[in-house]
Amino acid sequence: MPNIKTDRDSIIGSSIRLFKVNGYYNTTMADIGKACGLIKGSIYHHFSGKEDLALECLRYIQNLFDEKIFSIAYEIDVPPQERLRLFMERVDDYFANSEGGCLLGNFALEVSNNIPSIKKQIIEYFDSWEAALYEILRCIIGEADARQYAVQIVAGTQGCVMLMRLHNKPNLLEVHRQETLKLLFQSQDLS
Amino acid sequence: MPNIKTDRDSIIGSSIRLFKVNGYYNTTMADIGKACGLIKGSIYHHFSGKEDLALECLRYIQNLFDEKIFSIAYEIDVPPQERLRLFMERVDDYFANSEGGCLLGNFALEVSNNIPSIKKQIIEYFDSWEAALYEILRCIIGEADARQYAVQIVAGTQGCVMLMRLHNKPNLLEVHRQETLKLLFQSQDLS
DNA sequence: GTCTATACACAGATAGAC
DNA sequence: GTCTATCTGTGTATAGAC
Repeated sequence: MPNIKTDRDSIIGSSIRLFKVNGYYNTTMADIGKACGLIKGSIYHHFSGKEDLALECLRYIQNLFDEKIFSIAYEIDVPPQERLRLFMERVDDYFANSEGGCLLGNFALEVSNNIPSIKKQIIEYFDSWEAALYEILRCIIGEADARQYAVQIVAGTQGCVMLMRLHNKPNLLEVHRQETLKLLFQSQDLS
Repeated sequence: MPNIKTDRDSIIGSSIRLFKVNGYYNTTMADIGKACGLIKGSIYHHFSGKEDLALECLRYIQNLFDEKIFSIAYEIDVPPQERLRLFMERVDDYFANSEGGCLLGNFALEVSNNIPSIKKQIIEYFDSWEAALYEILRCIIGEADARQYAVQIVAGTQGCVMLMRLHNKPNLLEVHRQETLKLLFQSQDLS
């Protein structure tokens, strides 16, 4: 099913890396072209413009998370604790190997205020993330608290990714995951 | 001591707002000029360039936090629980009224990779924040865990600020604060 | 200290040959 | 589908009059 890398996909791949590391406005079409062996003008044959290209990058990552991570939350035959553990582990694995952190998080702060189409896409991504966590958490701590905890976990993850990038402490996410799991599992024992 | 607003300070004030809302690269010298009633060229009489201006903005905020918030951590005659409560309350108050979120956090993701002087300034800010929290936490949960918890609190705060800005949920930070305090105070009861 | 004017570089995007 | 060439707008920054 995963077909051979089309040129379109390789442009997206290069763009994701550059956007993550250097930001949206500080990445030029010439930079992207160079990174995938093209001249900047040629990119417009595949994408209608920079904004369109950025949107495709966001969609690419969103699909990746939907398929590989968020889907875990809905495997109802797996016990919720195991789902949560696996879910957070997969998230951490992704960001541990992601130079430049989280593209969606970066763009949320850099451009979501000025480009509505991008903001919409980013909101969708975080909503999917929170909805998936909610689906797991409601089985563990009940529907009343699940929504709030879901957002807090997402926030904690994004904050860790930010600080991991700034300092060079690659274990922040792991600490966050362990603390979160410990807290949630013991809270269940008490109920 | 706080003298009358010099022109320099009013430029910094306008710049902070624009940088927070629109980002570094997407804010032009002309934008800044317009916001404070100047033509773009005139700004160069006060600052040597855009990077210099941005650095002064960061320093301004860092001083604000040092004096108004981080200092709370070192008031050793106040019990640590009270210090922590006040500290986090002040942080939340600041971000609740801060359009565009946290300038330092925004710049951490947008430009810290490309402008070393800015990166250095941002690292200093987060280090001061973590050090202040550490100073409080070591009295509550001991030195062994205090360092890790300090970073996690900063991360959670930054993540909440990011999501508050994206969605329109202004209470995320308050939830984060309440949960953090609850967790830390009950953990002390058990020890 | 602020203005007008401008230099200079480079951004995003398009046209058309191959 | 990629290239060369170019258009057009705009960015940071500077020079010099007032």
